[in-house]
Amino acid sequence: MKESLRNLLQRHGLRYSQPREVILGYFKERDKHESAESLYLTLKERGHNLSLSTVYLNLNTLRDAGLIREFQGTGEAVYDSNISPHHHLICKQCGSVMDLPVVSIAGETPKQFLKQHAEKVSGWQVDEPNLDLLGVCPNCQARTS
Amino acid sequence: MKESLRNLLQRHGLRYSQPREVILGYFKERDKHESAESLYLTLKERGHNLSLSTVYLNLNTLRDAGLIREFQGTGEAVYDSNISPHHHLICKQCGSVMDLPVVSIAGETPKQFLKQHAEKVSGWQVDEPNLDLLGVCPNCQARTS
DNA sequence: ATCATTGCAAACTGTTTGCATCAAG
DNA sequence: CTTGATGCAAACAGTTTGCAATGAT
Repeated sequence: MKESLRNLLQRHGLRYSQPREVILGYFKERDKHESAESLYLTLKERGHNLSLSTVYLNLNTLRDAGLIREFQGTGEAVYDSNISPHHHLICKQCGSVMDLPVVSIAGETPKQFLKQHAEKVSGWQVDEPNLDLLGVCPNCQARTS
Repeated sequence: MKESLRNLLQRHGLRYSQPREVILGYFKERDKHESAESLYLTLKERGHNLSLSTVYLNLNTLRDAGLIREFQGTGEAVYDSNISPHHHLICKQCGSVMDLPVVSIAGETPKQFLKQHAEKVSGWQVDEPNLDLLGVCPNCQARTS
């Protein structure tokens, strides 16, 4: 049986609340990519009138708890229910997002390679590199030509 | 002899103006990394009272003309007088930026590898990946511990 | 004389915050 | 009962824009 959202929240040190249940429930339905604004609107359509600031607040909270992942879309932050490692393809024109499995070069992920190389060379302490890619999706390619 | 800034601007299809001369001249002194705000303040200290919006406007203009490069710093756009390919290390704590020569894995740059791989796999048209890295510079590492 | 650039203030976008009210533990 | 979450409006940062005045060609 599925773990209740209440429990899932609890396990991550978060209180239950109705907005939290709605938001987390939405992300858990399947893989989702939503900005604060788009999520706010989607939930409103479903009859959940959360305030926009509540949406922002909870996206941060869920992200901090590790329940969703944040990445930079075109101008706005986007939240992803898929928290396992993968890259994003982000369409410059329509903003749509596609997941891309992690790539390896010579048996190593570019992320690890870059991070290690940079740390060795520079003396900096380097974060996990972000390897999301901007581009144009097939739809927009067709529409443009 | 050095090409005049007036000429350099002209060659790139840009009109001459005093703000443009001051800004481009500043970047040409040596490698610089400046945000709009920091550039505005630096120039003010030197006695050049450009308006902030003029600085914004011209940074965009010079970037569009290919005379400087733009990348995303911590929250704000940063402009780089070094337009040849290289990576950036960006300090999360103090915002300082260090240049990093282009890295190769198995004889290929990760940029090219990633772009090609993504295009093959996805059918998207993919931009040149951005491989700038966030981290903590040695200074801030020392100060923090 | 024409057309781009400047400076200023106002607008805008995405996001955060202060605060009184309300709900969870 | 105590603490944290909500909703609203106001604040905020970075950037862009409208427009009248000015400057470059």
